[in-house]
Amino acid sequence: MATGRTHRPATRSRGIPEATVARLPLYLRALTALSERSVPTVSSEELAAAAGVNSAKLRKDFSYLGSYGTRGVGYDVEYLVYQISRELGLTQDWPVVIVGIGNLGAALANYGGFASRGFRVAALIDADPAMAGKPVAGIPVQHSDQLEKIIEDNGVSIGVIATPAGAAQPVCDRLVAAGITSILNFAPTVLSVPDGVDVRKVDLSIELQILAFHEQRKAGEGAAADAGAVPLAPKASRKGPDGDVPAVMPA
Amino acid sequence: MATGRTHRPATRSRGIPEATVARLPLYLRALTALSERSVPTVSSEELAAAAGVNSAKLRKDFSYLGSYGTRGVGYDVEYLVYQISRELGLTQDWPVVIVGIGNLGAALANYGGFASRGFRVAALIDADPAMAGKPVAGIPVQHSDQLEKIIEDNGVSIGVIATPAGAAQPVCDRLVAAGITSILNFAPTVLSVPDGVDVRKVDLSIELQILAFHEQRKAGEGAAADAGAVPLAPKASRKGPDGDVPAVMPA
DNA sequence: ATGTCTTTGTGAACGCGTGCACAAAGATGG
DNA sequence: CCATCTTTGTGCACGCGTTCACAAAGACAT
Repeated sequence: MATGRTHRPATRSRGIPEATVARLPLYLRALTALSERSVPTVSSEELAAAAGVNSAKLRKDFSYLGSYGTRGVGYDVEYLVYQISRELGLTQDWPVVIVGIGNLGAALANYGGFASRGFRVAALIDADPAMAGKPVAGIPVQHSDQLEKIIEDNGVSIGVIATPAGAAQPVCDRLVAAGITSILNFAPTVLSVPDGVDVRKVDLSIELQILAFHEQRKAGEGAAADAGAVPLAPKASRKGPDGDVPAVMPA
Repeated sequence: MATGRTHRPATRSRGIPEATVARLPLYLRALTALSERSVPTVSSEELAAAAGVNSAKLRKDFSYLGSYGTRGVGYDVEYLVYQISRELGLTQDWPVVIVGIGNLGAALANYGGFASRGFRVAALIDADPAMAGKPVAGIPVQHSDQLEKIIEDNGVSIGVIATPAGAAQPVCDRLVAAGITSILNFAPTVLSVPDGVDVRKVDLSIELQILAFHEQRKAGEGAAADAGAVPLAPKASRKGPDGDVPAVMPA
């Protein structure tokens, strides 16, 4: 997947491992699809296939939530949907602000996956005065002057940053100061936040780079000889460290 | 972070752990910033801070690539940029197609982070005939009829799927059949692909759900009593499994 | 009621990733 | 040339996550 874990060092919250929490939305999505097809029960094997994971892993994940299955039968779909939703906190209403209404911000505002999961876009915020008042996804964009007021008035605790990299940290600081305690960051920067604030990041180009790495390997090491200009090595003579191209090392 | 690992069971490619590969783009970004400020060398401590990781982890990561540092001094910025770029395969040109030019697809097409890393948007593809010919980010959208031809003519091996969930698997199948071997999937679906094809997924709503989970915990378990309608438990009487709300279990 | 069959829930083993802590390496100054 | 000081590279131990494999539990048929 594209996103990575972030700063929290695998803290297991009330006994539920981080890795499990990260998979719960996956199960929930698969279960919702089954629910819409009015499937009453599902076995761990079937559900695991639908979610793209191992069935043993799925059973262990569910075991952290409690004993919600029936042996010999499987899991009750509706019941499980409710339990996971509750565990994830999706039975609550989560107002969210999106800061930075460029192409990505607009795409996020229009994204249907939020509303269907209890997330409500409370406000769109942008630093460009020309954007102010212009409706995006049916919601008028507000100027960033209003940021603190918007967050306090709506009791927002989750913020989405979709600004350019340079603006991200200042925006982040203001969000945190205004009371935001969870941030989803799309800007390609490392955000520094005080303890108690969660940050998750999504970096589109990082994902592509990881794919490129594997793609390069699949293409075979043989064809890797591009004779382009090569920066000089620092100083000392370098021995090619296993698999390096000798020409890269000008001594 | 937002993305997750995907199907590949932590295969370590030529001795470089997956976890390390996932961090290389992070280091590269930090190094590029230093390079632009003409910083000649950097210590593991400084670079680790800039990348938001532990310095021991960074040194261990680099040790998988080779011995590229100088003790007592640190790492040569330019040299390291080149080595990591080469390791990630970014010294090559990677043509990429984006399928599904909605809000998100358009945002991706406009995203600057791709071009600056050796990725070239070779084509934009959409199923809507009305989109055909319309330029997005300076590139004319082509109809999906042309998909196979585009991929073959341009030697594309990386595809980005930004379609609605329902269209994702058929598109994926066509991409794979046409020769694509790496896919970045933004559609909220599990894609099934043959062996040898890498899939990474980015799911925006999953990230928010994970944040909501932690947010709920931060808010304290005390206030968790929402007395909404609760689906019935399957059949048998259920004992509340440690921390559950008794009222949820109607026997 | 009893037996069979399916499927869950979990104990245990294994492997990967992380972080500590230190020895080796080299730069720098006298 | 030697001493000192900084910073790398890594051996080691620990903990989390994954997977296997199986006993326990319940449904269902007879």
